[in-house]
Amino acid sequence: GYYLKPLQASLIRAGIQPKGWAFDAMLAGYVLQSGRSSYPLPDLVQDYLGERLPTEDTTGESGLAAYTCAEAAACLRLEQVMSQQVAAMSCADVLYRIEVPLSEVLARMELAGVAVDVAYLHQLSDVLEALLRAKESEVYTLAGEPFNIASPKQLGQILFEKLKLPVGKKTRTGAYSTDAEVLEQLAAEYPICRSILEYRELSKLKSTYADVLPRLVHPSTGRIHTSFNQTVAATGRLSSSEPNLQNIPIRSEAGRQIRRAFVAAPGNRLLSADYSQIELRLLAHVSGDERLLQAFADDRDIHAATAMLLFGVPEEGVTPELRRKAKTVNFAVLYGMSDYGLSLELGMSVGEAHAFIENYFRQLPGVRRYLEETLAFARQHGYVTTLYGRRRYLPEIHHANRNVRQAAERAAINSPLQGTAADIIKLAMIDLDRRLRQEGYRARMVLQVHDELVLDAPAEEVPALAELARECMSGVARLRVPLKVDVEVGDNWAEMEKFMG
DNA sequence: TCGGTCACG
DNA sequence: ACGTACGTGACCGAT
Ligand SMILES: [Mg+2]
Repeated sequence: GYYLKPLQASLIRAGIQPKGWAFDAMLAGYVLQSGRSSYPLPDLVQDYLGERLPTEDTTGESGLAAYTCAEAAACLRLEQVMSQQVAAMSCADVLYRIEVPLSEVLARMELAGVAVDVAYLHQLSDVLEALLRAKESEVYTLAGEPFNIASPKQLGQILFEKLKLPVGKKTRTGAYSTDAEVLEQLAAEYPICRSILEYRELSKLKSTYADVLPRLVHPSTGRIHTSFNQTVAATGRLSSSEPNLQNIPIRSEAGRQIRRAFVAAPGNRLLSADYSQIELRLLAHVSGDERLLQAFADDRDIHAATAMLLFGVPEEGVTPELRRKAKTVNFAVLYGMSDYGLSLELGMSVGEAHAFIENYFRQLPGVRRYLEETLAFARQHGYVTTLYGRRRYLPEIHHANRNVRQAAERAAINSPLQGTAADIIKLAMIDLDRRLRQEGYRARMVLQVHDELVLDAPAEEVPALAELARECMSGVARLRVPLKVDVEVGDNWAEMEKFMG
């Protein structure tokens, strides 16, 4: 078929459980070319069969029937051609063991939805409204006139022309940048910038979450049903939309108040199971770097261990500041960051940042070797792969423009790690979903946030479920490092306690 | 529809 | 001399 997930949702609602699914042309299109922006059936028919799907004429019953039959016939022929190509690029496992079975799991998760406390969000919205009005007056007073704070254009004129604040950076189009980084720089000297930052934080929370989520509660289920998009992210990750439930705030205290609105069903609890440092563990696995492998074998705090290596200090010499620097360097490696990028991030000279990176590679030579081999592979073949063979094409790896080319190089380094992590959690979801059904749990998987699964579970199932989730998530891949999974339980998604086991 | 901004992993 | 870390989605203002 093509885009089976809605059909799977209908069948689940009707209580019909097919044994399995053979083929989905949309998912095959994604596995063959994950960089496309979309996979309309007429495009697939044109590109893989060299044929034209008849133009959609669904006027009247006969038109609809004719077009639907043409679609069905096209899917059957697409399966022949596309499955050959998928096999030829060694992606059969990715399509048939990951994407096709995952589709039905996602359908179940979307149908299950997640409960939110609507009354609480309405209260929160009112509080945010009051705080915003106060913050707004503060800004107007400091500016000497009212204006639209939400307009970066007006804000730039007020700050950099009327008040003559020093211009930090310009945007790509040459306008004054007023982003958080610029305002943070100025905030110590100019209180209006602090006020604007606070206004922005509250405004974001209100307009994107507090005011929107209540409207998306489905009238018949009383829950929010996101869409998990399976063919959007070029790396193999899922995305979530309408609403996006993969970017619910957590980092700031005010943000966590939004997250508190996500609750368990009555009598239930929320269980969250997330992979600990999965991308760095994968880096250890694929690079084979001895010290990185050992650090994870010993279940060390990886950022602290990196700090000890980088700065040559004993464990008790790792200050929070050194750990923070080491953490930034670890991220820098995962993202293929340059010494220039690292210098900006750590507020040091390019030379110092360069020395940091050199020292990192001297201590972890396997990592340097892996990164260089990955880049060489990308240049030779024009693509990179995950541990399971998922491919991402990077044609811009040979681009004449250096910025464009270097962006492709960073993607070449990051995609195998981000993509393998995506493969692993997808496999875990398929396994966990099967176990939940086979073993008669009433718990439902409700959310996936890249390295985290959230389940809504009867309180009495929690102890067994915690073990099951751990087992499925850590056992799905046998690597040279353990895949550590942290489990937390709570009545809402913000206030969770570690589950021991 | 685009640019700027900001929420998440 | 140059240089915006990887991957997403949503909101607002301006056009
Ligand atoms: Mg984690």
